[in-house]
Amino acid sequence: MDNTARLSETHAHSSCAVRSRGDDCRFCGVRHLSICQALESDELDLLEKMASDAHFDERAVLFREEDEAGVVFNITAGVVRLVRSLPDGRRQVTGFALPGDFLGLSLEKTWHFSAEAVTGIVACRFRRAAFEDFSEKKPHLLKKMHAFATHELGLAQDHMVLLGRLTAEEKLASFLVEMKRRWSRVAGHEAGLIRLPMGRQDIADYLGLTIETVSRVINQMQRDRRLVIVPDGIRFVDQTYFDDLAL
Amino acid sequence: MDNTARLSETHAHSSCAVRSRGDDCRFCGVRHLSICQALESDELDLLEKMASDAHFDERAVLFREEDEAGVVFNITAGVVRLVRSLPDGRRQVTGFALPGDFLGLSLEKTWHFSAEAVTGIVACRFRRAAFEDFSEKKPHLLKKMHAFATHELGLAQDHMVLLGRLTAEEKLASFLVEMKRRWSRVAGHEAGLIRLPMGRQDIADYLGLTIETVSRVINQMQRDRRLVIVPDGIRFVDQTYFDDLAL
DNA sequence: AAGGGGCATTGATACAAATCAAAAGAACAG
DNA sequence: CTGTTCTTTTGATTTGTATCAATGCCCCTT
Repeated sequence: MDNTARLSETHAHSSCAVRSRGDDCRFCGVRHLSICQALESDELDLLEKMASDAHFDERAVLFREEDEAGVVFNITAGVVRLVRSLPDGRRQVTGFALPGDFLGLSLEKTWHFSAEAVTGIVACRFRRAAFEDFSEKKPHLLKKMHAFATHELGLAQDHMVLLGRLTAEEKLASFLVEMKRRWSRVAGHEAGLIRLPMGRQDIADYLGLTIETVSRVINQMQRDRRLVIVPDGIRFVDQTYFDDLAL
Repeated sequence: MDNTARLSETHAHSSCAVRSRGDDCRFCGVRHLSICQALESDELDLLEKMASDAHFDERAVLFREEDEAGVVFNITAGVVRLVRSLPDGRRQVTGFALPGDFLGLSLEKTWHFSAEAVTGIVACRFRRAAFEDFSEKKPHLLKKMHAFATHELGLAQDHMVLLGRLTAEEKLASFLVEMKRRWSRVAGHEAGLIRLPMGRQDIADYLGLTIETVSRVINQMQRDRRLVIVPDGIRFVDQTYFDDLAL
């Protein structure tokens, strides 16, 4: 049984103020993926003293658009969807946060998007003000955060091209290639399997499509022997087809 | 005659290595809009010594996607379009840079988008390495750059919602409201006039539409007495209509 | 095993925006 | 002023994707 599935069975303890971290930053599975890679061993010790574990159940809301950002998160397990909503209910999923991803890079006082657990989540949680103070004393951490924010800006631009200029088929291919690339960096992933823990509606809202179109395109790809649909995801059969279509 | 029109008559001197700045940072018209707002008077003097003026003609290319980012720019006059292109010629305009906007916030070694002059441009130019060194010695400048990058990330997310979930009419309304808001911060703008120095194709590529749809929607808005088309831009007649439609 | 609720899939039809095509306007050079 | 070119506008038609409407399929609970 994989890690995320196991975690989704746990219960949320997000209101628990007591530190109860079983792990040590130095052995953290996502350290090499996260902003913590900027820190030396002694700095990690300091950071660890500021951290608390946060667990969220599937469908739990980590925070809402316009909420005050009292804390920031480093996701260690599970998948989070980042959502901007319109008053009439239309949604745009602006991204999926995977293990190693940081929520709160901007250090701004309010969130500008919502974050909802797609699977059970484990995250390293910090009080925003404390994290901000820490980052001001460690310029290389601030620089790393800036590099991460900047990298996200590049991804956001990629996504604009996808939303504005790609066909439904190209959008799906790009999404699947992106997910394959991102999972390949996560420890414990099964090579070849592209996990899709999010539902079809989330994928549709990420790609600016409807759920029906997502379903039709994926199933057509399966009929065309480009991929096979498996429990919890898909597998590429014709990698070249996807590489040629993707952004 | 407005400033930008005058500037578009000048010739590019971007290869000129000699500093020839007629102005003083302390009297810079875009200082309060730009990252320079983070700096004290003595720091501005230092920065000014690093700066050179860059002029670009209409249609000039400031830099291309994948080019090495040897320099960074602070736009002081004119409008620049930021473009990502697909191999088959499809384009997505990811943004328009107006006076006060900074190109190169990321401090990365290569550009990830092209920048093309929509009008004649005047910019403050810095060698990237020198600017980066300076920012490392002035943590409040780095923090300000991070705040600007973070703000752009928010705008990018807004744009994703626009591209993924708005109708053509809503896209145009959002674009026009955005332009009105942004021009209102630029010194010397005429209140009420929404300048649109970019062509219809640029607007289409910014909104994920075709030039025909942009033309049709704007002209329909004029027929419906929502706006009037004037030389070099438009004017709102029914502000409420736009506020209700815009993101 | 049976019932129920949430997703996902599939089919039929509608429609918003793209595409194709041409005319009308601006901008510019000689 | 006059021809040339480029951009914008307008019209006719097509089309990709959305919408509307069932149906199927898990997974969960009892």
